[in-house]
Amino acid sequence: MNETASPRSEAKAVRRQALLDAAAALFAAQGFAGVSLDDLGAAVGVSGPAIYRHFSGKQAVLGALLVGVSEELLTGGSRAAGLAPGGEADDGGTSLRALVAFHVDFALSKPDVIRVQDRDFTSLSPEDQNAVRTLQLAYVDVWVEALRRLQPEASRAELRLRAQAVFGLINSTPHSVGRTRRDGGRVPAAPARKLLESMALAALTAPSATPSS
Amino acid sequence: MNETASPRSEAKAVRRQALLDAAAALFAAQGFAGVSLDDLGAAVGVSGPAIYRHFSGKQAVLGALLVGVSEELLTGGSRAAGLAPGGEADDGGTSLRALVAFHVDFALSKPDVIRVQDRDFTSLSPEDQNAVRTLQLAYVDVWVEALRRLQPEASRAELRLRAQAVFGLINSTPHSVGRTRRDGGRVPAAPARKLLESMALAALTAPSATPSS
DNA sequence: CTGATCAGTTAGTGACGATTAACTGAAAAC
DNA sequence: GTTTTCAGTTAATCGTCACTAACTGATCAG
Repeated sequence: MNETASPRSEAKAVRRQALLDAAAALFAAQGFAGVSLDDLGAAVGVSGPAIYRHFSGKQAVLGALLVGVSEELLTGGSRAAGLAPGGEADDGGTSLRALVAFHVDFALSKPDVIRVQDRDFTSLSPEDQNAVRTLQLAYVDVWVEALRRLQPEASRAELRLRAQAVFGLINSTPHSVGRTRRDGGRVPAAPARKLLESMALAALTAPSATPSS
Repeated sequence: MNETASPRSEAKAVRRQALLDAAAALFAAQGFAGVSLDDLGAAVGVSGPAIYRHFSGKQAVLGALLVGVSEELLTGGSRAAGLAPGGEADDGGTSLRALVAFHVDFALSKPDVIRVQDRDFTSLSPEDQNAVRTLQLAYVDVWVEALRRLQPEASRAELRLRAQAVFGLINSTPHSVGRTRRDGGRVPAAPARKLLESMALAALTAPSATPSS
């Protein structure tokens, strides 16, 4: 189908991606420190130091993983926020709904990476920490700009807090939604999506001061 | 002041508590695996294996810490939910407001422990995992019962998801609220409390199906 | 007083795990 | 066809811990 016309040494790209996928699953399950390079290698059928053919070290695997997600979130979020059909002049509500839908979808489809991102951030190299932090701040800013069109009077700090809190709400999903089929007592993914979107929008537009006592 | 009349070997209780406090701070900052027993000992002024006088091992420190919080949350939450002045027959709204206030307060005053609880849960011994899980389920149930009085038609699974999502919202606080004085660009703790309560209540009472659109 | 108890201390010990070294075999280059 | 190149392999190396052993000094009981 979409062969990128690269030589057969694109098997390397496949291997690399397999390693990143396995890393996401293993790190999510056992934490960065709880996974050995032998474990990671075994998960993709090679064993041990073969990983050094693809990454400069264990930390670099984590770095590639998390910088990757952060970029995905930023570009996806920017696209979603810009999707307002009426151009830049809408009231922000459309952008916000698109952002919420995008983020819920992301969290439901890639729970592992979400988990690793706010669990093992501190295991990144300082450089990667900066890169991820910068991307995350930019992503938050996309949300803040959408929120500002709805609540121009609110401080940026408040809107940032709102965005972060809603990320927490949505990202809590991995803990609560049944990961595979045959779940017990958990809400299946499809209805969960709608419920989470409704909760997120309610939280984003909740009054700043509690109205009635 | 309140000397419990125990012999001077209550210095041991003090040391033990100091170890738990230090463990909360260190584990929150660097993760369970990222903290050595030497680190932990040094943080309270003793060094290394002295910890074995107080705990049977590193894992036991984590266990005591997390089982402790889980109990605190359950008893505190039960008390808050029962505080409805009109007895058991109120509409649930009062209980819910009390629960939200309690949880927000807890998350703002002990962010470290919150962080450790959903980050290093898997480093617990299987027995402690069970203990913590059981306590957490009971705590969720307190919320679910309060919610049921407001939304009797909703399934328990949905209410559980709502409760979990709101925990995520509130617990995201540690990442966003300035930990100490002299914060930069972050919302100070007092206004943050009110805002988080408002957002949490809005999310808890958001409609199940997105209304307009 | 005197002996037990017990919080601490300083040296091991034993695993485990990241990284490196030295090699191998097959595909790609020429 | 020969020679690089390079993904992989197995066998060290080297640090870092959790945990144990052996010992010490103070407090507490009698």
